[in-house]
Amino acid sequence: MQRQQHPLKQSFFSRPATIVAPALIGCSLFRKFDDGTILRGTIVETEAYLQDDPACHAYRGITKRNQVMFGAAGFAYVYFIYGMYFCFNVVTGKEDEGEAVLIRALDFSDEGYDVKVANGPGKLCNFLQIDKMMNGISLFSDTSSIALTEGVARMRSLEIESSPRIGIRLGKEHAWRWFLRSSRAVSATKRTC
DNA sequence: GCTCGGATCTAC
DNA sequence: TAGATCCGAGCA
Repeated sequence: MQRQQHPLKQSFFSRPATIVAPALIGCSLFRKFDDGTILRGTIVETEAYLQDDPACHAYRGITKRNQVMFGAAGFAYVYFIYGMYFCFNVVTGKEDEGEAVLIRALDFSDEGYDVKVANGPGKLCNFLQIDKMMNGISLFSDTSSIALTEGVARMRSLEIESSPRIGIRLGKEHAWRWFLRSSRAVSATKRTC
């Protein structure tokens, strides 16, 4: 039986996104569904988005959609894209600064699922039933339907690789995507530069 | 108001 | 490589 761990503290998230994103690789994500079912997955791929960054939703300042990004760290920023998919982000940094970390892929193979169930931002939201209703929820509380904890095994920094982010037009010069080299759950598209 | 295009994914 | 298919943002 696996012992339930304490969630990551809010102070973990109140650091720059470029620090939090690689630090989240190897951490666990717990999802508690309405029927009480709990799933645990390992974060294997993240991307950092800073306010001073044309690829970031917060680049043009605060709007109704992105206002969660400007709030306190450790809350979920969920948005809808391409008419069909949701993306799940964790707000990072100081309050009033619009930045976040996009969770791109999770590995649920420890729970017996195929690695392909959550190997992409849209797919993981579909698998975990994350939608707009989850926008703004806390991720550092025991009672949340989603919580993040330290990983079961601490990752060696050697196993973490970085690359430019995926699916953006501007800001490609930054290698602000991090992923676990050994994981088969890393999103399939464009693994390298 | 209306238009444009996107931090995606799947199948053709 | 296109198509599905919505909504925020920007501009008029």
